[in-house]
Amino acid sequence: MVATSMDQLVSLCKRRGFIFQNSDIYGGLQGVYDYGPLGVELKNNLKAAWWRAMVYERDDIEGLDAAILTNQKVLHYSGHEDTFSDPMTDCRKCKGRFRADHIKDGKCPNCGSTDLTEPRPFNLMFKTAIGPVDDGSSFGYLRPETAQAIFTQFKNVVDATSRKLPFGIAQIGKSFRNEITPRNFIFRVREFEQAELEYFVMPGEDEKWHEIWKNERIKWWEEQGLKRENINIYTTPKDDLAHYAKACYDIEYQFPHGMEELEGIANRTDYDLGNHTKAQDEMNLTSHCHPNTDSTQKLCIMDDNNKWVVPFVIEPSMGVDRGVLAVMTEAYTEEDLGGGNSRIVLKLKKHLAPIKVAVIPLKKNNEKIMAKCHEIKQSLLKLGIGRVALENTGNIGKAYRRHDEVGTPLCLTVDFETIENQPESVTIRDRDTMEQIRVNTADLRAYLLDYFNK
RNA sequence: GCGGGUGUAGCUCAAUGGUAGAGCAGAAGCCUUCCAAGCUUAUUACGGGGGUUCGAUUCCCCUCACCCGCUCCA
Repeated sequence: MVATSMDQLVSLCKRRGFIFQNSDIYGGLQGVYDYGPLGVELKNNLKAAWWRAMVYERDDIEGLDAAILTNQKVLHYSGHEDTFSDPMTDCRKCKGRFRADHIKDGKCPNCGSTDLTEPRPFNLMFKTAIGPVDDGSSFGYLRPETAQAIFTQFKNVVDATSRKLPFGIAQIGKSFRNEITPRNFIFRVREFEQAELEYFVMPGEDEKWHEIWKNERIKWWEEQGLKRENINIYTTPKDDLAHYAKACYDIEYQFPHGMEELEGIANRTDYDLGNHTKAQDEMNLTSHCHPNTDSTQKLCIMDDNNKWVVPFVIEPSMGVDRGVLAVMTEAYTEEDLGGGNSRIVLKLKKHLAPIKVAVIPLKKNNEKIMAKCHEIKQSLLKLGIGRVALENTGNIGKAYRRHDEVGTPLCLTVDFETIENQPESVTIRDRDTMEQIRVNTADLRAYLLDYFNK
């Protein structure tokens, strides 16, 4: 049984230290969450898996870590200042809310009433004063997506790396959107993390690469543990596309609250580089771009025929927090063990598990066993597999259940045989099967390295 | 932001216009204990602010957060 309610997950997340509400002791802050000791491990592991797949296991993608604070001009020329603030109008009769530009003839699209409020702007970008004087004359934005810095740094990256098309730039980082209604735990929040790839291709090859990346990304999500039957590919209708996109696939996942977007894979064409480049007239742009009088760089690259070209871009963009929610949803399992016993198991893929190994004493008031536990744990800390915990709850069954619940793949137990018999050995219990094997402590490090690197 | 609902220990849930109670979890301890055993001990709560009242966790107002709808697209 997969997690059916968001409440189960929220409860587990708080109880075991995955995710807390931000500013909790002061009543919280709407749409903002903090990752606790186990949550930070899980999220880091997910990001590392993405970076590995994008940057380390390919030879056509460079990394970038750009700033969050962004020059107003970037978001001006990107089109966000115009399109990321939607004037909204309320209908006093049916209580509906609509984008002001969707209202025709001053009538409510829902009930036809003319009793409407004045349009109010809802700017989705956070503005902040920069410099010592807050008089409104000097401000920047917190970036609403990580993508823009990839476009504005495009030429610098090309010059520094001598890249040819096709190639990509990958980035993981925080983005901020002043959402009207944050909702559904960490699904829609105001501060969130994105992992975005901008993959630059020759114009004309964009549709081919759009398909390739769609399939790559589905494969990757399956490697993170999501079952294909819980994933849906949604093709955005033309009239519903974001301002920058020519076509878009959404990878949707069956979250507790419904089938919703986990990652968007957009064909952004030459819209972004075209908007940010200088000398737009020379660029043969296919997109309808805003005239740019401020940019200082030509954002183009030399093709095989020594001609300058503005590449098209394919953008797989995932919500990291949504990814955490998805893998937890998928992993959450309640198992009936018979005899009125049940357990909660977080069946995370081992590379995502926050704690890799728990070292457990069969009996915690036995000095020899405890000393051996500490010794073994200490010897594993620098193995490079991740977190190794000493669990001395005192009851072996409880210790196993605790670690089932947070997804620890292996529990390593020191028992009386360990301290009395030679060669010295411990038991290793598998989270999913609950089966145990006995391993000599001399072979332990090799065994674990092999297990976690497989 | 609008409409509706909710807010009591870490979690689940009680009771009450007059000093808040349980189960589970967590902490310390006992026990040769491999899948939530038992016992002992200590600890922990009325989201925040203002009112009405002799007295408010309970009634009223404001605020904050969460849940459901409108909206949102990482």
